[in-house]
Amino acid sequence: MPEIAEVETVRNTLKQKILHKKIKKIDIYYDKIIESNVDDFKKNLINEEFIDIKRKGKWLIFETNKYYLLSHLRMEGKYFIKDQDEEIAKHEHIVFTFNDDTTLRYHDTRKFGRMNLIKKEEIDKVECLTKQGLEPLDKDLNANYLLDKFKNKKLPIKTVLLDQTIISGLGNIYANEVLFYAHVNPLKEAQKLTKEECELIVKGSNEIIKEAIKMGGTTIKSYTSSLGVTGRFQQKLKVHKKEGEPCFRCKTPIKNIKVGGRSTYYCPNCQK
DNA sequence: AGTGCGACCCGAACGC
DNA sequence: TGCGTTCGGGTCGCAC
Repeated sequence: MPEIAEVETVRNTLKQKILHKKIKKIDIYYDKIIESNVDDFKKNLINEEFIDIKRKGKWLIFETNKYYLLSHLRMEGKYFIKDQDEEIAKHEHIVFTFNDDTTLRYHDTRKFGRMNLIKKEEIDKVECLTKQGLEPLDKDLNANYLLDKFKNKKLPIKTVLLDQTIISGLGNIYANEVLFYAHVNPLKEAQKLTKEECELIVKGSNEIIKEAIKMGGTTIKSYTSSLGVTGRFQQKLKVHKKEGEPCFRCKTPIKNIKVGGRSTYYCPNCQK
């Protein structure tokens, strides 16, 4: 489940592997990953090269001279670098072949990921990017920003933290961890959070994401011919998937409930 | 407008 | 052992 830290790690890793190589072929084995026109996708990217990889929230942005290729990994999307002659593995849906006979392969067991090819001049009009809120590490993310965004929101804070238009890049795991850090009950109405709680949410998301990016950076699995990226921040988790285990702080058993249909873990004693 | 929920997927975990 | 069923996870789109 790639969240912002893993997307950042993928970005950094791929940048060292695929920039400035001419794309000579694109094979697409599952069309629905690509939201824009599939024929145009191939036609427009062939003979181009990726000149940079950027990121906004959980979106990866591959830059060419004329286009941006937007890629969202959703839950299980991964990229691998392999030689051209290696067999296509199960769940490899999109394969870019470069002129040096290496390939960039998009692998996604659940087929939930999405790609979108847009002309560069359209970048300011693409809603999936323009609607993103501030990132956890953005210095403009502060308690007043959150108080304003939480105003009139009757939804549980846990649900609101997953809203990418408020904080961009927090997923289910981090939302659980941030609320534990901030001592906030996941069911509390967002509009009822105090300034102090918002400050803790800012501090918590900042520290947790920073740590996760650091972990992501140390857990890249490299192979001679392929490269996958997985995060190991699970070692640092305090509540996520810890149902029944004693709370890190007070030893009370961690609870698991559904909030807005999403599994939510918290300490009933620390997060009243 | 804000909110709630099913759909999209498929492997793992579970029940029998 | 081998079936069938349930669940999860991010985001979108539709219904209310």
